[in-house]
Amino acid sequence: MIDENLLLNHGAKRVAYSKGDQLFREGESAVNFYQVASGEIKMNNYNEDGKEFIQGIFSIGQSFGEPPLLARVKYPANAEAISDAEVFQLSKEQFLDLLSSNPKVHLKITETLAKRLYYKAIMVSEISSQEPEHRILRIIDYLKQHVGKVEEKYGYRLDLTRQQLADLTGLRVETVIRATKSLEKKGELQIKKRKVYR
Amino acid sequence: MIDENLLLNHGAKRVAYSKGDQLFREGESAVNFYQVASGEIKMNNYNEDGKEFIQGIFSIGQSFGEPPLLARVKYPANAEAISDAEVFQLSKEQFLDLLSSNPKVHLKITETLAKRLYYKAIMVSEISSQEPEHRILRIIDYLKQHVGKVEEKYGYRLDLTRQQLADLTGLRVETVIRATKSLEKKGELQIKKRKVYR
DNA sequence: GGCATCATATGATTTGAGTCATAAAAGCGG
DNA sequence: CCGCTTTTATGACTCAAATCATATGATGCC
Repeated sequence: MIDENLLLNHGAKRVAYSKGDQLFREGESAVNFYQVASGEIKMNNYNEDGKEFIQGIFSIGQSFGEPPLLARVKYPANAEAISDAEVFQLSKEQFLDLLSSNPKVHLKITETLAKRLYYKAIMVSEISSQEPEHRILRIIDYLKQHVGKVEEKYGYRLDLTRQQLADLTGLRVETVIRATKSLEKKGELQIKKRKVYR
Repeated sequence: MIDENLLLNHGAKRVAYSKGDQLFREGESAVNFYQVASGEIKMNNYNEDGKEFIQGIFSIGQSFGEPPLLARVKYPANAEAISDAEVFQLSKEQFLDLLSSNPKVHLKITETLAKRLYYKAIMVSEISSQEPEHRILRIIDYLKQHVGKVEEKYGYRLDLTRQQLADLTGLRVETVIRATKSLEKKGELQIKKRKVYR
């Protein structure tokens, strides 16, 4: 998370989106740096037959969309607001300027990328080999670091539909429903009022 | 790729490994930065029942193992020499010092991480979508950027066994054999003398 | 409150990658 | 050149997740 004032001093704009709005699309050139000011943004892909895969969900303070900016490639996924949301937006030039003028920020960004890479590495090996239950537990652990909220009674709470969980793991809804039920029975997961706890 | 002399000036050691040697193991703390001087290094995981998953293969000029250094987490995978190999090795302190004293190198590292993240994002969505043929073509495209060699006649050449391809995609050997045969029939791949061309 | 929409649930069936077994071919060392 | 190991190849069978169908349960809203 980069300090709000620092961003604004470097010319950041605060932009508002409504639920469902797209910020950018897969295949487009990267022109902006984004940091979430409020709400939640997801990045996703759709495969040939329309099935969605959610790359990640970003909430307040988290930045996204830097890799294509730095790697000089097209966006590998779409970005869409999953609630009404506001983001700080910097142009590529402003962003690169910020990096070079502020080594601390640069290091922070590098660390963020490193952390994301670390989790993707874990994800990719889990997804490639494991059974549905492992995949689900893994993605939940991953999300806990990011979008989870702590709740007194049940621990971490995730507001995710089974469909979203399916899209995050590459499984089908029915499979996720059956797997989460099984995990609940085993006591590895708790479900209350459509919320998932762990 | 960071300039060899720059690395040596910052105290890098040149270390030799024999085929099969392990450089570090999953779960260990990250203490070094590595850049391949010669040969090839792979990073891999083994799941509960011993099945291997190859995270990546790194050859001359490529660095690896930075994410845990920067994200302050344990290694998510093992590193093993798949041929006799030499690496430049910097301690964590030397590496961080190099980053802060040399913004250009820092930016280069950031770009490398961004690039790897970009490919992992693509990989993870492809892998989750299941079809073996897609997974194979994707990993081949990915490797072309890295370990592929251009050959006059047939384009890019990859020296990979079907088993390695299986470990890179999370599939089984038999599945890879059948899928590559099918791809060859469709003309999307060429196989000559156990080498894969695209 | 009643209707429409979205989410969860569950059974029946299909399908394709995994598994197992076995064989042939290619590469390799002495 | 000859065994030995590794890699590729193939057929038969299994099984679990995808698919299909359909129902029930929440939630929101006019």
